[in-house]
Amino acid sequence: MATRVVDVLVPVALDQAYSYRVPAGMEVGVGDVVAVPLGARGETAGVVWAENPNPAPGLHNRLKDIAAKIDVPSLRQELRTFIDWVAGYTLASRGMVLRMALRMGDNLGPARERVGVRLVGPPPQRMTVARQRVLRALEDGMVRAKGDAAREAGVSTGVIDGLVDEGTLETVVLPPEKVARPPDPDFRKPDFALGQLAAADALRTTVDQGGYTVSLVDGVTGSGKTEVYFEAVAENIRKGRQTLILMPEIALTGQSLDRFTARFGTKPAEWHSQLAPRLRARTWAAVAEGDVSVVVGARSALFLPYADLGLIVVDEEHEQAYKQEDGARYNARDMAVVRGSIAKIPVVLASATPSVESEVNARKGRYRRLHLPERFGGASLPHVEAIDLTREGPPRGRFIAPRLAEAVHNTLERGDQALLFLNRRGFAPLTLCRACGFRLQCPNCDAWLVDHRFRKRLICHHCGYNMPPPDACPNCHATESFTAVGPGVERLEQEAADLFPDKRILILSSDVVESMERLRQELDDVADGKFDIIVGTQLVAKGHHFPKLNLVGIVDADLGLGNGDPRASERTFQLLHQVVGRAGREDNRGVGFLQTHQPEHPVMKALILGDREKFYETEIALREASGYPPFGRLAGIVVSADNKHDAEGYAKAVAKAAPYNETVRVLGPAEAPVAVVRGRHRYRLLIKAPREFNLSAYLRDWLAVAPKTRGGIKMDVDVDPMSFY
DNA sequence: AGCACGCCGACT
DNA sequence: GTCGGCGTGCTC
Repeated sequence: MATRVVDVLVPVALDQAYSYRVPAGMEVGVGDVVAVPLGARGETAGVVWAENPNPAPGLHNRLKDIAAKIDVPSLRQELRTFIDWVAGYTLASRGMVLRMALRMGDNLGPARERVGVRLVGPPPQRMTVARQRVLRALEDGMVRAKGDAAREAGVSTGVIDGLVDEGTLETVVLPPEKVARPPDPDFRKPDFALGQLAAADALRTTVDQGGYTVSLVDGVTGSGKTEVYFEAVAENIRKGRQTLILMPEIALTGQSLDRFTARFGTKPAEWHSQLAPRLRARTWAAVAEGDVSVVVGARSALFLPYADLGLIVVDEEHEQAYKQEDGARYNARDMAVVRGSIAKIPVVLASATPSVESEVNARKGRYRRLHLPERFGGASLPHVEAIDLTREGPPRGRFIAPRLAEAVHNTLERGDQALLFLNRRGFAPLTLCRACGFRLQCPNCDAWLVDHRFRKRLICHHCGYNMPPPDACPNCHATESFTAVGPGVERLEQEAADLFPDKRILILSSDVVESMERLRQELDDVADGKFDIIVGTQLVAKGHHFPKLNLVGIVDADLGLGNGDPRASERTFQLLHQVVGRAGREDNRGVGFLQTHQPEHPVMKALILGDREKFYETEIALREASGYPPFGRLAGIVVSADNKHDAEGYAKAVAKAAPYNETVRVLGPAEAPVAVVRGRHRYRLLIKAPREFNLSAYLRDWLAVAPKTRGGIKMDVDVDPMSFY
């Protein structure tokens, strides 16, 4: 009888599944996780991808046996199809996409036993104070985990071990700790206003009926978006199916988990990059076993092996953070829709400022829009005014215009809080020598060094290079000649302190944050009114609710516009809308100021008039006219090498190999906007194609005939790029 | 992605 | 004379 052969996909950078013999007596099927020998690395966990009834003849003498079947639930058809689809679309190898689904660390397999202790025997021969405390803590005779017992008694686990040896305590094997308790869909039902009720009902029905649909829950900050989509989650819990709630990574540190707990009575399972390896493994297994009902996670949670996924929610769907830029490049929001379609389940996208893509899909009826018009509790969006920096700007070297300073003053007088927003970390983006004009630059990148006075370093934001501020100019050796050009939040804080010397000011920026706990504490302090002025980067844009905050000043509204990025307007609008929306959520006193050089810009006009629709109309018309997404498709190719000549030469050779197609335009190669990063010279190609065009297939054909990379040349392909630097 | 194999500079 | 740098190529 011929040996059975199966194709096994391994989580390495390979697009092909490799064939292995199934040893006699081993029972494996498609989707099973198996250990297979792979080259020099030895046994590797892979997944049986297909039966292979007639393996290529030349392969026969190379075929190896599957080493073992690994005892975890097999990957379901739905996930395997999804992995193939993502690889095909993004041009990442299937192995690397599989790797994301197998990201459970090395702790694959059953959870380690937990040891519990219980008081059983007589007191120990030698009694000590510590032992006394343990006996007292355990006198009820109940079983406690060893660590818990030590903590309750205020002793180290060594004392517990000693008492076990004495026979005073007995060890008990505890069942593995649950990753998450089952949430209660009816724990605390919300009070909905009329507009919310309709949307909540619609979502409940959608989930109840099941099947693939996409709903766009569209409502401004404070309109109760979260509570509304929680009703979809509740319905899915009632059906006994699993839910994935995707969030941008940073949002997972905010109040969102607390809101889940308030609604469902227990914390959800979490999935993000910070998860401890052990917990990561346990969560992976629990998700696969169906022991977890709801996962709240960052984009990588999309690749978990759900036992029975019934609903995907993508919160803040417009967030750029959903685009993974390193390794496999994918947009988790788009791939969530794909997984929903493959799994035949509802997908819910939520945003106050939907992406132009989703907005167009809703307008064309491809997505169902559920609009939440009112702010919860009737509060309206703040009044927004422009401060025209060409006419009423601040004095030289200052960044807060007189009118904004006055408004801040009045707000503080009333006992309210003010937020000064500047999306730029550090003290100043550029430091130059007054004597000779020399600019402090990163030695590895085509970028200036950013002055971070708080950390007393000059830092490159591209590669992380940093150095102490030099005593003298490296060029002309002048001393005391450096001058800071332009503002960062640290400089803004200094100016605020000068203007309001007796006020309590908090600076919130990712590089000033000491720890997540500290950040949470500071955000709570702001909410409690312990600060008057908050100076912050986009860290303050999300999550937290500050009741006393009634004024938001955008110090440089133009930052991020006009850098040749086709999504610059959209992103600026979304960010500023979100930040301005932080003002006056409790009562109607909120006001926002936009310091801008271009008050007539469509983004500014839309914010000032509070006319979101107007913004989308203008932006959609622009995209349509220029064939940009979602009316056309884009891909980017970045070629990099350790010298400019190689990068340029190879990029030109790649461009030359592009298959002819009259509907496709290949732009470039051109030197990338940031021409050197980490010492690597970069050239970019941009590919534009019609909306219905199969861009992935075109790129695959192209790369197959393009010259092979060699000698330190790297090529990165990015389908649907979000960043263009 | 790893890991080994292979060919050119500073050390016992 | 070797140890070791990382460029290139392979993994059923």
